[in-house]
Amino acid sequence: MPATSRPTSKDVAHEAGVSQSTVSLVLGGKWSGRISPATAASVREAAERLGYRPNQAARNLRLGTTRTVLLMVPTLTAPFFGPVHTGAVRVAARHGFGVVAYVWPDDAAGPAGSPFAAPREAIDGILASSMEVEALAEFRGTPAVMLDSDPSGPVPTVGFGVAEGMRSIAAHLVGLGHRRIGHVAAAVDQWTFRARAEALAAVTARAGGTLTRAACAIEVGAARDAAARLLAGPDRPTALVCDDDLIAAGAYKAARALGLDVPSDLSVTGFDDVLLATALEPELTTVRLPAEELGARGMEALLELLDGGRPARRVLRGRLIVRGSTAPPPRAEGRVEREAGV
Amino acid sequence: MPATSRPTSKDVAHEAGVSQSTVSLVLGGKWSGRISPATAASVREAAERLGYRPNQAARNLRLGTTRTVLLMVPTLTAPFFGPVHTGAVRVAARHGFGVVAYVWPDDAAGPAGSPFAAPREAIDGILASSMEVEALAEFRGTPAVMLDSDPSGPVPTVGFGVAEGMRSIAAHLVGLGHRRIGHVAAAVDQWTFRARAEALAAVTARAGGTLTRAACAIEVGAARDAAARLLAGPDRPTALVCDDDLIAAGAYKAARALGLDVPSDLSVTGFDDVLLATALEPELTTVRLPAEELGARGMEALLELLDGGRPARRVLRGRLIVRGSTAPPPRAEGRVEREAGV
DNA sequence: CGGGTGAAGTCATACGTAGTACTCGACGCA
DNA sequence: TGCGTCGAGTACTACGTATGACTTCACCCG
Repeated sequence: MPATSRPTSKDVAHEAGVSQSTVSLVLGGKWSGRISPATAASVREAAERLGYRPNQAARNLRLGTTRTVLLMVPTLTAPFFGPVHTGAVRVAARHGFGVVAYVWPDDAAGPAGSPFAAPREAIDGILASSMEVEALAEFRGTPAVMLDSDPSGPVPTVGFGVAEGMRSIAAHLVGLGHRRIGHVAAAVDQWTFRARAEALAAVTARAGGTLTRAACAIEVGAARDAAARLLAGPDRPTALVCDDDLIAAGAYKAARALGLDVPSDLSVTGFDDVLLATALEPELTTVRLPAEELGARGMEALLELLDGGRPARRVLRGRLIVRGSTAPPPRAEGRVEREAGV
Repeated sequence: MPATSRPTSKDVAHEAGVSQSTVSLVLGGKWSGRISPATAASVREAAERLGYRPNQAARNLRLGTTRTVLLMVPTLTAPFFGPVHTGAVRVAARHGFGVVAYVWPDDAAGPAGSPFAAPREAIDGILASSMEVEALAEFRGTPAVMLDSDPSGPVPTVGFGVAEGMRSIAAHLVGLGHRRIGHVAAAVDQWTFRARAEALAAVTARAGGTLTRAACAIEVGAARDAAARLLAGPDRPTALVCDDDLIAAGAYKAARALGLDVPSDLSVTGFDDVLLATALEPELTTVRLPAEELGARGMEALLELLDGGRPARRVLRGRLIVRGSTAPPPRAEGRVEREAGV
């Protein structure tokens, strides 16, 4: 129970000497031609004087809306989703919406029955990041927008051009002369990773290269082991393409354990360009995904949807950021110049 | 507007052939001795059949409560606060509370007037992480708990033993033989950093060592520059104590730029033990702060407060994690053994 | 002078729930 | 038989807002 009981519209009405209806009309902005400017001004002044704030619960009940959106993310511990949340909150707040973040629990296949029981009663819409559409099953009927997910599904999406991003990485490596490429893939069955894998395979094949692959959890230790497996094989890759910056950090460790220098012995690339990418040594060549903008655009799309509109699909482009972790392969026969853009 | 209008308690009443009051009493659990078990069962069954969920807005209005808590964090982009959020959400959900995260905007001194306008109307309480008590000024009257903040203030706190953590780091370095210590400090005027600085100074002084200090934003580039300043001085420190793992990453960069090896030429320590700590090479000696538990305990305290209780102060202990970034100083005269605990 | 018109407000109600005050009938006891 | 009591359930209201239906009054025009 809130300590001080706040003034209501009735109090404001009394203070201004009008009826509660008038207060509601004035403060709701619906008074053109119904309330005289003078009265409106005095109501506003009274509200100001009393520090009146409308009671949200009452509005929600009356309007049948909650002005609250659920943001579903797999985790907030990994570095990628914080900015997504921030972007979403920023846009939502501008429209008077709150954001409740729902974090996928580690130990459950879905939200049902978990200690995270999503507050499904009190939300108007859902913004679901990096998950499959099945995750929304129990919310059927609630307007939703998915982020970085399969755009061919039944739910509107806002995504990254991940395939394009991966192609730019692959082209960069091929351009440096790499032909034996290892893919340290995230062992997560999501559209975004499937798309990356396909794009990498396509470019590698077109360049006449060979591609080997090992999958791992998105976690440094697991990534190190997966990378080590690839590097231990017969035709050792000269470049490791990682699905994620975190995975790249694991690849660095594997390389170091084998005495391989990055980038002169082994090129490594990441994906996302999270904070980690510049903390590593050498700094990581990666694709920058504008995570905060993803959250912002996604929220915009959702708000359009809640407004009854049909949001246009948005695709945000990733951008290749070339740093110090890529170089021509040892004894390279390919071209050597470094490209700075996509 | 939600697509399908959901069943209300009135619908359930009709379905079960009783009155709405009865439904409310049964589902509210307040029916002992008022409603017969048989009727109660049939109400429950009807509710189940219709998939009834109480309307939150109506409950909130009726009960004068929102079952929503505001979590204020400086950022969700930095790696530390994601887990705090997760822990808070986990506990809140267990008690039927939702959590709205409010992220301090970059460009404003406080929440007022920012695009992040906090939904101050619709919350029962506040959990504020790592900020000064003044930040709560405009929420005066709302129950609040502060995390990792000055415990001598007027607001209940749940915190870390940061001083103790810093002492364990300092003792570790002193034990290895270090006497010239540099402190790469966060240029943030918060209790938690002031406490760290004091603890470090105390231990260093007691050991007869010298302490130099440079402050920087919590950001890799700025940290690198600050560390470089310390390392360029006359009596170069043999160890850099960083206020934060992120800052330690910057220290690594400064060392590498000077051709100094970590740890044989220079020991480096961090604070927090975020994911980054094990991604770095060598892995970082740091103090592990249980961030998720901080969020969880903080939320517990807040819920106690909302219940009318007076939450006991909780202090979570940090733990020294010795990894590969610390070693005896070059030409060490000190003891050499490595300690594994606090 | 009567009726129409438009401006300026007010009345009354509904949203869905929780819970207090009430009703109703059956039963026990004197 | 009459009264108190208890068990089982219902009627009704309040929470604070938004808004469609209504009132009131001044003014204008024929």
